[in-house]
Amino acid sequence: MGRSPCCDESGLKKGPWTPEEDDKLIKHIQKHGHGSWRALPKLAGLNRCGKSCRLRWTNYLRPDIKRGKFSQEEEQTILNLHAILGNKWSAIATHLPGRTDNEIKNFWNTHLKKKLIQMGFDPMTHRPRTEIFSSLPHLIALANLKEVIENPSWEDQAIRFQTEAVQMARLNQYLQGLLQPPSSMAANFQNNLNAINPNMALNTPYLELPTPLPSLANNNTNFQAIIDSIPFSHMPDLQAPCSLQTSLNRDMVQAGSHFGVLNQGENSHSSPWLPPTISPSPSAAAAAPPMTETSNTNTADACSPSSYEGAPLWSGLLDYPLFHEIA
DNA sequence: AAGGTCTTCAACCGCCTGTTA
DNA sequence: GTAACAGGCGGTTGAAGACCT
Repeated sequence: MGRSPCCDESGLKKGPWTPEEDDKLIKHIQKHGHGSWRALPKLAGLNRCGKSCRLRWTNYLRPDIKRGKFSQEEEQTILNLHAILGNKWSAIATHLPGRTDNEIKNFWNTHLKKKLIQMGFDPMTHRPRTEIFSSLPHLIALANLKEVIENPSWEDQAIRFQTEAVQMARLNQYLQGLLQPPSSMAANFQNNLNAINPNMALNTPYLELPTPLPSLANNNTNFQAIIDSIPFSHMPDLQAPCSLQTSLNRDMVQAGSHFGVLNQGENSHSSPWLPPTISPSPSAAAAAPPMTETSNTNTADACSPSSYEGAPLWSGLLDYPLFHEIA
């Protein structure tokens, strides 16, 4: 129990590995295997602790390690698995051949987490961070208050402040609308999914909007610019039934029609909206394990509205072959 | 060109779990 | 049941390079 004493030993080298050390470690493992990591450094002639050797080997020197940029497919896989598994990097790594848990963890922390935050999603829950939007007017108000205090012509500032507060309140509502379309649209989406594949049944985590949102069509809202500014919205591989792009596109269409920006004058609920890329990708379908009665039952259970309540907005896992395995 | 800031990622730290005696 | 050990994991750090002013 407790910590392994191997790293407490003094006199052992720490820090970056030299090519000579790498060479010694590789040659030793190729010849003898790693055996006991604790005993390895002595046998290999390295002045390192066993833990350091194991880490160097598993994270860097192992011959089957895939290096270089993560593909969009890998990125999506990480997102899907993280939504289910959380920070279980080693578990996620087992589904990405050639990638180490450390690499995935770094990629998450430096890229994916930021992307999610930028999009207004909580990187831990994968759900919208609505508290940001609700606090926006407050933050703006504070910033304006500072300006008012510092500026002698405070009457002008007060007028400007009032105008901007109204604008921010509208923006706040608008953003809420993007993330929380009326449940009737989600229901339509659900029905479309059911028609294609009942096993894909899910219950999206959207909340019911209390009242219809006011139109911003007269405020020169550049809707396409907003879409373009959202990370991932351009990604071609995010084309799963419940993928983020689908969710975002649906939100955009819904919010657009809701605000009179798109489908102006139409009853947005009159024709069911169908995402353009609703079918599972052929590769995912081909890779999916055959549905046995047991797995089918399990999958259906896992996707039933009651058990899927509160699922991450991504929900892209439904098209991911391994989802069946996990579920 | 120089200094400051930001980003990336290899490596470390400390805790946890499984195994063995 | 307990202690010691070994391996594994996730969080964090810090050096180095990239980028910005």
